[in-house]
Amino acid sequence: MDKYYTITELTREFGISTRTLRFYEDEGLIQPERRGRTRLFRSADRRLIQEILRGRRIGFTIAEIREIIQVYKDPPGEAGQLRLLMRKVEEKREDLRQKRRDIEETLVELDNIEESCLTRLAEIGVNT
Amino acid sequence: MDKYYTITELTREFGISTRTLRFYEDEGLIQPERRGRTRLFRSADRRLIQEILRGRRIGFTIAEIREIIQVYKDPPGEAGQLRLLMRKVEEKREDLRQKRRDIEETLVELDNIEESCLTRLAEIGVNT
DNA sequence: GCGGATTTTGACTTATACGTAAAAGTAAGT
DNA sequence: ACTTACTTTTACGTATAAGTCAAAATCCGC
Repeated sequence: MDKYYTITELTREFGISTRTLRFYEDEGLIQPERRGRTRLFRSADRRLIQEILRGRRIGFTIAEIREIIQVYKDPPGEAGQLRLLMRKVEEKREDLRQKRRDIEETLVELDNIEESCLTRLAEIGVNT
Repeated sequence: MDKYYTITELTREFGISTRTLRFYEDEGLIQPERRGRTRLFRSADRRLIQEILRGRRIGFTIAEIREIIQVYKDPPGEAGQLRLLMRKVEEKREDLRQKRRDIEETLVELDNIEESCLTRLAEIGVNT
């Protein structure tokens, strides 16, 4: 089978614009096939787009996302490069752990806000 | 006591620029006191800056951060407004939970990358 | 009250991640 | 072949969140 997707199918599925997908191609993040000029997306492209969007959601820049994709496609073979990559990975992880802490704290804050809303609503409700 | 901080003390502590703090003031996020023209930051301002930076790290826009600060300073009293706020809060929470999932997944991915680096390094190490 | 460091203000610039518009090409149905 | 709905390329535009630079004001230590 190996169905392919049109660009709008994917934009609808992921809630993004065609401009965004073309932009990602310009930036070298995806390389859909072509029939004539028209782009044909395979499921591999689709999965890659999912990863790109996940990266975007957690605040990775295009350059960072491209770097990660690069590593998967063509992992470094030389020891120095490998150690450099590991340092970068460790940095990113520390980053993400911080972000996770930030999120936890903010979720607690939002819980508090919601609760005081409920309390306030109850107070008002009593008098109406 | 109620010590105050100069702008550069805070920029050094948080690793941001003076321009950033002035920008946040222009945007109405902080309102440091003044002696003459010089800004005097109290510990309340300092805590607020910490919250702003936390919001920034998890991808909140200035407008969103301002909104949250607003809610703390002047919570809505009317039922409709309260319900609107609760809807927004619920939305943000869903957002943050998604982000947390994204982070978990990415952390696993980074773990995998690190491991394959180690494996590769070990392979190389054997032959050197 | 002087000098050097710091701070302020204002205007202009920058990077990122797309948006938008225009003009032309393509595919599928009738 | 014609319409209708997509799609492509090119080029310029935009919002956000600051950075940069310069000139003037202000502060602190002596």
